[in-house]
Formats: sequence, C-alpha cells, structure tokens
Amino acid sequence: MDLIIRKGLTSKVVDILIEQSGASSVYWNRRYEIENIETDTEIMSDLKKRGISVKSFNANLLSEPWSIKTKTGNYYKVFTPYWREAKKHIKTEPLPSPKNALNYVKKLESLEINNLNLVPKNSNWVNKMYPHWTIGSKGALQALSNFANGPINNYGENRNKPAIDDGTSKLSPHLAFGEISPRQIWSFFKDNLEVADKFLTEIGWREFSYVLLYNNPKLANENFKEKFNTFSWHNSESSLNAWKTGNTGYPFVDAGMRQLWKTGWQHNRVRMVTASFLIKHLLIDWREGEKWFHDTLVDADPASNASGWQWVAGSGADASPYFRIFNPFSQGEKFDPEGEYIKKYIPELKELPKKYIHRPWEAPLEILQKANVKLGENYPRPLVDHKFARKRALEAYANLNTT
DNA sequence: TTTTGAGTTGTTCGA
DNA sequence: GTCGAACAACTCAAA
Repeated sequence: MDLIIRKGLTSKVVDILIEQSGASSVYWNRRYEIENIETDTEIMSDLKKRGISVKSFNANLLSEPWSIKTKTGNYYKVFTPYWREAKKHIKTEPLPSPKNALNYVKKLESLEINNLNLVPKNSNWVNKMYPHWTIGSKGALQALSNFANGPINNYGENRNKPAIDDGTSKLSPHLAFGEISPRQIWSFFKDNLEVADKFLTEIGWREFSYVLLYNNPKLANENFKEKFNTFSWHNSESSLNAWKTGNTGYPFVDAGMRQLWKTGWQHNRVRMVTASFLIKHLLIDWREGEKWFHDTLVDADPASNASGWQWVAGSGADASPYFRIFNPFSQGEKFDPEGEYIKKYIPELKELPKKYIHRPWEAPLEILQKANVKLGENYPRPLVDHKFARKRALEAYANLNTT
C-alpha cells in the first residue's frame, strides 16, 4: 500500500479520492484545534449524508479531552487531580494490527513529496537543524528506545540540566508531528510505570493542555483568567527583539534563545526561565512569546505552547503563582553550574571563569579583558536590572488584584 | 450547601 | 552556609 499525497481544500480532495478509489468508508484520526474540528465535522456530516461510512479515532492523546470529568461533570482546571483521575482510564494494551492489509482497487496518482517545497531551499538555517533530529517514526522509536535504555533512570534529576544532552527524551517534535503516539510511549513503559512516573507525568501535562485547549479554543490568544485583560503590558519592539535573538545580557536566557534559533528546540528548564524573563522582567505580553515559540519550535504544539505560556504568565489554569519570578542568573548557577550550556551557545563567553559566566557584568575589567569579553560590544550588558525588574513585576501583579 | 485542603518546576530575607 | 517563613488572595475539587 502506498501513501497518496494530495494538495488542496480538504473536502474537495476527499471527494476526488473517494471517486477515484471507489471507497465506501473514510477513516481518520481526530484533531483538536477549533478550525480543524469544524472542518472535520463538516466533512463527516457531508459524507454521511451521501451514504459513505465515516469513522474517526483518537491517535493523538491518551484520553479524549471531553472524557475526563470532575464529580460535578466539569472539565478539570487543576493538573494534579486531573492526572490522578486520567491515569485510571488509560488502557495500556495497544490494539492488534489489522489481519488483512488494506488494498486499493487501483494505484492512485500521488504528488511527489520533494516537489511540495515543504523545506526552504535558499536558506541555511534549516540545514543546521538536521544534525539534531531524525525525522519520521523510525527516528521517534529510536529516540524512545535510547531514552528508555538509560536516561529515564536519572530523569528526575537530569531533566533540569540543560547541558546534559540526553537528560530529557527529545520526543516532543515526534509527538507534535504524530510520528509517535502517547499510547505507544505509555505501552512501552507499562511494566515500569513507577520508574517512568516523572516522565509520564510530562505526557500528562500534554494531555491536560489539550483539555484546556478543547474547552478554550482561543487559549493562544485570550487570557484564561479574565482579570488579566486589564494588565498593561509594555510594548517594546527593541526589547522583544533582544529577547528573540538572545541579546538580553543574561547568559542563561540568551543561551536558551540561541539554542531555540539554532536547533529549533529549547530545554524545558530554560523555557521557563526565558518565558518568565519576557513576561516578568520585560513585562511583555505573553502572547508575543507564544507566537515566537510557535514559529521557531520544531515541537510547537498549539495546546502545550499556549498553556505553558499562560502558566508562566499566571493568566492560565492552575497557574504559576504571581511571586514566582525566576532569577535569570541564579537559575543558571543552579542548573548549569559549570556554564557548559552557556559556552555551547554563546562562544563569546567561553573564556570567562564559571564564577562570572552567569553574570559577566559583575566581572572585574581585567578578567573580562583576559576572556576577550567586551560588554556592550561582543556581548550585551543586562537589558534590565534584575532587582529593579523583580520589584516592578511584583507591583504590576499586585495591581491586578486591587483593580 | 458548606467546609477544607491544596495548588509543577521560586526567591529573598533574616535568624 | 543553612533553614524556614513570607511573598495574596483565589479558585478548584472533593468530602
């Protein structure tokens, strides 16, 4: 059986395929963004009217977002009780493979994937990403097995250290593109649920994010908590650009933003720090960060990305408390004590001793000179003072409750 | 209906 | 250097 690739308006393409193949049934896997739900619902009802059998399935999630409910029948808005309940409903046994392979009556015409211009030709940024990822389900299964054969055992600790390359599973892009399903992952660990618990909880967050997105289709655009609608975000194109390009003057933040630009991915621990910096140190609207991450991440997921940004902003369900403002250099000192992560993505700082690598602005001039660091020239000074920014954010968030 | 306990990942300050 | 408390008030979920 071959994969048939077609291009065009979904409803039309499906019609043409039905006609060409003589199909009497159409099956697909469900999607959860509002536009896709609408498209799929429309096509489903149209096909049914014409006597064609239609079935849709869940291949993307462990549980359908509408299936896990509180005692009063509402969807969960707090992760911990959600996950406690959701875990009870997970079926660990995958379905058996079909007995008979599907056969087409005749061979159908297909577009060539290489002719679709899916990958930009006249740019070098895309080539930089290939070494970091093996695209496709083979790459996904390989990543899963590599992770299960070792790193999972130290996941609780190593997942917070961005310099450790295999501290996390790196499965996110494979999940985002459907190259692996969460049920395959669950089933893989079904005899070691205890060992994998911390990791599987992260899969749980992905599930929970889909519950939030399904029940709040505008999760990426509108504050989950309405009181945030009056928050007056700062509008600074130059600060936003400094953040995007990794030029805030805080090495841990900048390393993260440069990792994102270079590899299409950013370590989870660092995502929290860079997001917190944009929102709380710069007071820039979380939606700006959400958009940038959505554009640049190879694992960009409409549910996880939106709910993650709202969580950091404090505007989301079960959100991070207002006083949780990450310190952009002490996070680095804590989770990258040797500065290896910094050196990897900011080579300009690689000669700096670790004592100063997370806060070069405090280094004596002679040490900076010896390390060939010229603040304001080959590496920026801090965009904002941490103490000042922290106080300013706390006041802005306090205002939220009194207005 | 009311009550109760809890809520991913932090930082700072002062004893 | 270590440790506990404070940093607000609110909403959620279950008993």
